[in-house]
Formats: sequence, structure tokens, C-alpha cells
Amino acid sequence: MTRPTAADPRHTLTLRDVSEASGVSEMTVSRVLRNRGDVSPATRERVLEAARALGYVPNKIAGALASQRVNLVGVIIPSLSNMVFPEVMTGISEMLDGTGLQPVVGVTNYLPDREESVIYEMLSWRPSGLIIAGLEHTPAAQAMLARAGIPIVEIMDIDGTPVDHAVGISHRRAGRQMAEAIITAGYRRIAFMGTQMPNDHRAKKRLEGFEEALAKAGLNLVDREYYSGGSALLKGREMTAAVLNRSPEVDFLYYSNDMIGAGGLLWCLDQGLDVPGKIGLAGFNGVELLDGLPRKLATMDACRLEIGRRAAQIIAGTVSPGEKVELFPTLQRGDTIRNAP
Amino acid sequence: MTRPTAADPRHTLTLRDVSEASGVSEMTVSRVLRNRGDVSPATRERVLEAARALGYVPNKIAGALASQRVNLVGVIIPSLSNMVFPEVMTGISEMLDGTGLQPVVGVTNYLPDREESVIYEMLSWRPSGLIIAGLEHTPAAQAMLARAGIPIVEIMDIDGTPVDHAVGISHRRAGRQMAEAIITAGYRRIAFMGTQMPNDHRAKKRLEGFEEALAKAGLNLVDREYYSGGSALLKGREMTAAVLNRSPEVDFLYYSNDMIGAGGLLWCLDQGLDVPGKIGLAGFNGVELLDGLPRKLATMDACRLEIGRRAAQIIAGTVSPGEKVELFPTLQRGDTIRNAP
DNA sequence: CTGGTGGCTGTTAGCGCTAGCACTAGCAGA
DNA sequence: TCTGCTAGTGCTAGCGCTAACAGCCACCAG
Repeated sequence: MTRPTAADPRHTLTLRDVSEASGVSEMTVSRVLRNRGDVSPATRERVLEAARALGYVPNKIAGALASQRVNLVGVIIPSLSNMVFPEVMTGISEMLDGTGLQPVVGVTNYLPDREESVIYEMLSWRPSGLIIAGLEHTPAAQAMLARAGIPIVEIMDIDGTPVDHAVGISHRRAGRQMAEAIITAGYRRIAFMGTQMPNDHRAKKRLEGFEEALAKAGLNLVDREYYSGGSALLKGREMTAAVLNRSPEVDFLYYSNDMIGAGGLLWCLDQGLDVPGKIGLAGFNGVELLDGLPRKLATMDACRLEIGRRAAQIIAGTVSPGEKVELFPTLQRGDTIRNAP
Repeated sequence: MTRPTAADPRHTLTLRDVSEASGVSEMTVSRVLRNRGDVSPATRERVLEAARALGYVPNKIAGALASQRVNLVGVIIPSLSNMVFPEVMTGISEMLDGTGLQPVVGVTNYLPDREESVIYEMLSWRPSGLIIAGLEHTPAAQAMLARAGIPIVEIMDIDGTPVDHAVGISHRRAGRQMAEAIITAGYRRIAFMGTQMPNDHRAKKRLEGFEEALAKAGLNLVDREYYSGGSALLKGREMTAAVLNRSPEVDFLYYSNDMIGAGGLLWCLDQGLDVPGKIGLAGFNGVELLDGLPRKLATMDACRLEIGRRAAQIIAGTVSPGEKVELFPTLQRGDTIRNAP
């Protein structure tokens, strides 16, 4: 009774059990299970059979400690509940598939302190790389990232200085471009609606770019409204109603995301407003989900899938890019910006 | 030059470096960083200072191996891109917060083989518990779960036999209930639209329950249509158009989820159909996101948040439930089921 | 002065696995 | 015969950390 045996159902299996069951050394079992090194087909089969029979699952913790290699890639994002990050995840998984690497998601809820602790937690597992949304982090987080000794890819945004690599679009430019399109179409009395999120730096940059372009044309936002929480579609309706009630002269509604834009669009159509003749609308993100709306909302695709793919490629070492990879979103005019002034 | 020192920027820091920098043993450093055991305030401060200065991040891999404890909870779900699982995740995170446990997500894309390998991968990190969507798994997966030696909670569904614990609703009953409400309201020529997903067992069970209740009333589905991929809202429109074109006598449209239901609703309103007078509609999930639609779609809330919470509580050991925890979804009639026949 | 106590710190022995060799058998070439 | 290979396998020494215990010291009661 020196050691519990494999027969004991409460005993956790180790390489040793498989090695005893198959009559070879632990090392050979390890080689078989990792497909590494030469093992004769007969031995291999015997080992696999034993492992299968016992129901052995390797202990990656021990393996990682011994080999100093972890097949995990940390992905740190602010939220899963909007449509943008799941699509980034799809791009990441797609590219990581087959590389042996596996993404592990952490969510920060747009809270810098939370982000800091998620980074700490992730790094403590010594992943092979880290993908993190945004360029703005607490000083402590910056420091951790800088000395982590693994590839770090900051995604979504490129208006700033990355710790290591960055893949994204310029939100400032995106805002500017949308403003220019709106002005060109002849709209002049423009209102903005968005989320009340001090830490959504990308939404803020879009708005900055937007206002910058307005200013260049001698314009200012006529009205603005912020919300937080609740159903985005519903909030879009409510805010739109509030703005148009307060400022009936408004002829364009710029939304910080497609969901509230869709709510606004539905409200305008309900009211029988002339869209895009008397009033135009635009959102941001290019959410495919909404394609079935009665009218297609003008928007700007944020290259989410591509961002995920590129970031994963950098981590996987498939490509060796420059410091920043800038992607260029396309403006989709939809049916809510008129063509001629 | 025996050992690289902390000064070498390429050297990965260990407890040893912090111990040398602060002049105490590794053990004491470990105690400080884990807040475990008695350490004098002075020493604690000195150690924390040294750790901070060096930018030391503990190696949880080594810690987990030594302590045989991993503060991770595996969460295995089919998808992140619909609205249902993110909300489950929210419930899980909420309850896990403060317990020291952390969720780690794995996505299967509704593929049984993929699920099997995700389970294997997860178990190889020896988590403290596993939360997994659905009761249907491959035999190999079942076996792994059964002998994992950790709490397993199968969520969403309770129509079946769990490996360990289960938290969810009866989808069969949910389908039945909806059918009964529809029949009571006097609709008789009912069509179904849903996703073409052989492995979405829950959608299948809902439909089974639905047809069962129809049969009991001497009714059959008049028409049915399946889709896969693409924008759900758009697909909802298209399928609805197809069904009503093919079977103009249909007076009720039952959708397997709210998104396609919303698409169908928008299409019906576009066509100027009398909803819910001449034609009724219903979906499933209770997606809050859609609250802003012109008319509120009848649906059934799937208790997603609560499921996540309960599952997390079981893992955290906060509650010690019976084998199955059944939750009861509420039927929300919305504006798309008429009241009297 | 002894012996206990409690607070704090150090020592030892692994956790389960893998890198990096060393070893063996079997065989070919000199 | 000996050497040198190659394919297959085993051994040893950790990876960085923590459980469990063993000290050590100051202090107090007897």
C-alpha cells in the first residue's frame, strides 16, 4: 500500500499510471502523447491503448512548467455583449486554429482597474502572447505589458503608441470621414448620440474626429445625448425622440454605434419622417446582424474580423509586421444619407 | 556568472529574485503575495515594495502544480455570436467575482468533435469545475466528464440525464407552452422557421414540444423553413416571405429564435399585414436587445442570467443543490399574439 | 531560571511533467 | 573483429512554486 494505484477511482492519473499499464517508461508515454520524437508504431499503439483505457488526461500544468511553453494566447476585451468583439474572436480563433495555440478570453467591462487585474492574472499563466483591445491602459498595466517578454498586440485602434504591436483602424479618421460624407451630402444641423462611457476611448476618438471635420467646415454639433445601459435599440429610439423634440431643426443624426442608430432609424420611420431627404442617419460598426432593417443604415465597417485575423497571425509568428498595422474601414452609405445636397 | 540576475532584462523573474531583493526567504515572499499565513507588517511591506519595483508577476503554473489547486472554471459554450451565451457568461462572472475563481471560455461552434477536444484541453489544465452547455456529448466526452473528479454543471437544458449537476429549463415544455398559448388564441394554421443545425439540441427539443402540443390539439405544422448562416434579421425576412408566399393560408409564424422572429415581424409590418389579428408571431429567448422594435415580439425568456448564476454557485460551493435545478421561463405575449380567438 | 506560548520565518520535499542527454540493440562497412 | 551509425528507449535533473513542518525569538507565568 505504498502508492494509490490506477484502480483506485479517486486517484488522479499521471504519466506513471500509463507507463505502468503499458510497460514503458514515462518518457516514452510522454513522447507518444505529444507526438514528439521517434517511437515505434507498436509501442505507440500500446501506449495509446493504455491511455485510452485508463481515461488519462495529461496535466498541462506540469507539462508547461517543465517545458516552459504554454499554448495559450490571452485575449483581453472590454465586453462580450455587443456585436463587435465576438467577431474579433472569430477572426482570432480562425487564424489560431491549427497552430496549436488556443485563445483565452478575459473581459474588463471597460474598467481600467479591472483591465489591470485581468492582465496580471493572464500574465501569471505565462501565455505565448497577448491580444488586448485599445491603446490606453493604466501605467502599471503598461509596465506589465512592456516587460512581459511575450508578443503583445493591441487591437482595434491605432491612434496612439503601442507597447509592442498594434492592429486596427484610425477611429479619429473614421469619424472625420463620416462627417465629410455628411457635409458633402448637404446636411448642416447635425446631432450626436452615444454611450456614456468615459473609458470607451475609441468612441471618443471617433467623435473627436467627427467634430474636427465639422469645425473645418465651420459647423458645430447642434445637439448631443448620451445613454448608458438598457436595450440599445430602445435607447436609440428614446434618445432620438428626445433630441428631435428638443432640437427640431436637426437634419442629421450621428450615432456612436449601429444598434442605437437602428433604434433611431426605426423611430424616424415610425414618425413618417423623410429619410434620408429631410433627415439623415449614420452609425458605426457595420453590424451585419442588422441587415434586415427596412432601410439600411449608413455605417462604417470596423474591420473586426480582419483585425482578429491579423493580430492572431502576429502572435502565431505567421507574419512579421511593422509596429502598427493600419486597416481602412469602408463607408457604407446605405439608404440613410442622401446623394446630392 | 552562475545565475542570470534580476538586472538582466531578458531573465524571467522568480520568487527567488524577489526574495533576494527583499532579504527574506522565498517562502515568506510567497506568503506575502498570496496573503496567507502570518507575516509581520514590516516584512510584508518590504516584500511588496521589492516585487513592485521588479515588476514581478507570480507564475501560477508553478503555484498550481505545487498546491494542486487551480482557480479556473472552464465554461464550454457553442457560440459567442448570438445573444444568449454572453448573458450566461455575465451571470457566471457575477457570481464568481469575489470567490477567487475565474471563468475560462471555450467555444465549440455546435460541433461535437470540437466539443470533445475543448473538454480535453480544458481538463488538462485541471480546473476547479466545468460548466458546459447542453446534455448531449460524445461518449468519449461523457466519459471524460464523468471521471474528471471536479464538479460539472451542464446548463441550459434539463431534458435528459446530467453527468453531475444540471441547471436549465425544459425546452420541450417551453415549446409545448408556446404552442398551447397560440392555439388558445385561436390560431390554427401554424408554420415554423428555424436554424438548420443538427446539433442545436435545445432548438430541436423546443420544436418537438411544440409539435407535440399541436398534435394533441389535432394540428400539424402547415409549413416549415430552415436556414443557416447570414444575418439573422435578413434571413427572418426572407424565410417569412418564402413561407407566406408558398402557404398564404398561414396564420401564425413560430421562430426558433428572436432575431429571425424580429426579421419576420419587420417584414410583416412592411407588408401591412394585420399583426396579431390576421397573423401572429413568436420567437424564443427574450432578447432584451430587441426591445426597441415597433411592436414587441412574443417570446419566452430562457432564464439565461439566472442559469449562469446558479451554475457558478454550484461550482463555487455556495449552494449544494439537487442533481437538477429546473428554472421556469415566462411567456411574454408581447404584441404579436392576439388575446381572444 | 525554567518552560511554555504565540508570532514570525526558514527548510525540506515534492507537485507531474519534459529537455537533454545516455544508453541499448541491431546492423553495415572497414 | 571492431567501429560507427540509427532508431528506439530510459535516466536524471530540474521547471517555480507551496504544504508541512521545524525552528527561532521575545515574552510571560510559575
